[in-house]
Amino acid sequence: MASQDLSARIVAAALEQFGRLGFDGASTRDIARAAGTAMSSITYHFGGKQGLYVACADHIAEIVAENRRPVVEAIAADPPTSPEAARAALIMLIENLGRLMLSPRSATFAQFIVREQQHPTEAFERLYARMMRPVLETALLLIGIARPSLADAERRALLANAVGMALVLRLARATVSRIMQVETLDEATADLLLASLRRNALSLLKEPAP
Amino acid sequence: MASQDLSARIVAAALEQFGRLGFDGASTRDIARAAGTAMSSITYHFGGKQGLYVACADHIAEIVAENRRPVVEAIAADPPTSPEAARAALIMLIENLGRLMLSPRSATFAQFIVREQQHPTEAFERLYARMMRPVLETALLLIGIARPSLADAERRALLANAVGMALVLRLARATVSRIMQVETLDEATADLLLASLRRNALSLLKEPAP
DNA sequence: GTCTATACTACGATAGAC
DNA sequence: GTCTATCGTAGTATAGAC
Repeated sequence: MASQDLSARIVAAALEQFGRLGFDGASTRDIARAAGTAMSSITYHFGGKQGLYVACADHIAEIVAENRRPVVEAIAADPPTSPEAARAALIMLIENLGRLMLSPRSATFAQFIVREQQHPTEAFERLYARMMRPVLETALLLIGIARPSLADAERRALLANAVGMALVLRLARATVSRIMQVETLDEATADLLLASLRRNALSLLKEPAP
Repeated sequence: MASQDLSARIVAAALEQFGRLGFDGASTRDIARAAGTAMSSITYHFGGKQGLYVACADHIAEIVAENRRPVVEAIAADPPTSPEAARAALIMLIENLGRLMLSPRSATFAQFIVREQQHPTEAFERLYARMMRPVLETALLLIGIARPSLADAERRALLANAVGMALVLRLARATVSRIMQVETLDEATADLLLASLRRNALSLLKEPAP
């Protein structure tokens, strides 16, 4: 078995277990078993449990960055200048985030990232630099165009709130299901939530009537 | 030592460790040590680690419900009927939630609750019934008054988004700090974030200009 | 009602065979 | 590059003293 394949298999298994059980709850033995190898392979390839954890963060960042590359590139290719165009671009970004939060894939990442948000380690630095900062900075520029009357700090806080509207779809998933009166977040409900996300993001991004 | 005191000390210690380390990461030995008792006291009082975990959920629900009792009672005492009054009441609720998310106390709860959101257990049922459902139902009624033109499902989705604007202050704490360009969320920044939360909640709750 | 002592299992790390 | 074997530590649970 080539080394790269085994590394990838170990990271995939580790992501699943770190996400579900947390750093301490996950066991390198179980991860190795799930990857079909011996525990000492983890030591060999990643230096230990901590090294494997950081490798997982890199993997998350890569997948998420990949996921929204089309949207970011579309905006970069045709940078908005009018408030209307900036709003449209921002709503594309937020909807993209919302879709990710609703997809099963983000379930694996959520717990991992929330833990890092409360107690950032080296893993958070990597997540932030590779999957957060680029899109946040782009969004901030766009908000400056969409809401020119706001002070800089107010634009930044607005960005945080807007991100929260999307994050809640994953981080408070069980509560959102109850609010929406469904057993699980099926596709029809997801469409409804995304439509609301767009509508509510637009409310935030429009200058209020004078 | 009276039984109640010891139980309370154990729950306090357990909350801290479950919040920081997760269910699997926390150790009953360490929890008992932090509570100044023997590990077997946990078996005696709570039946085991799982029982202690559920007791922690009850404790969280109690503290949070207590925290917002004044606001909920103020609204119940003088139920709004006009859209303006409903908006004011809703903003009180959201600001209350935002303050909780910014307070250090919620750090202990956050990881605990997020874990339950992804994989609900009996603990989530208790959290939902005691600290979420009552306020969510009140909020839904108020949104019906503030945004009469929206369909029911749209009001529900709006509620989810509005809650997300507050939750992000805790759940994406490290990212919010970076967005706000501060090392840690100090009091001045917290005030700024709360002011934005009020302003942005108002944007969501106002009927858009025709 | 609370403690000590103990049984049993699983952890992460590492050394060394292949 | 991957495996097996083993070390020292720490986990939960329980029995029984007080």
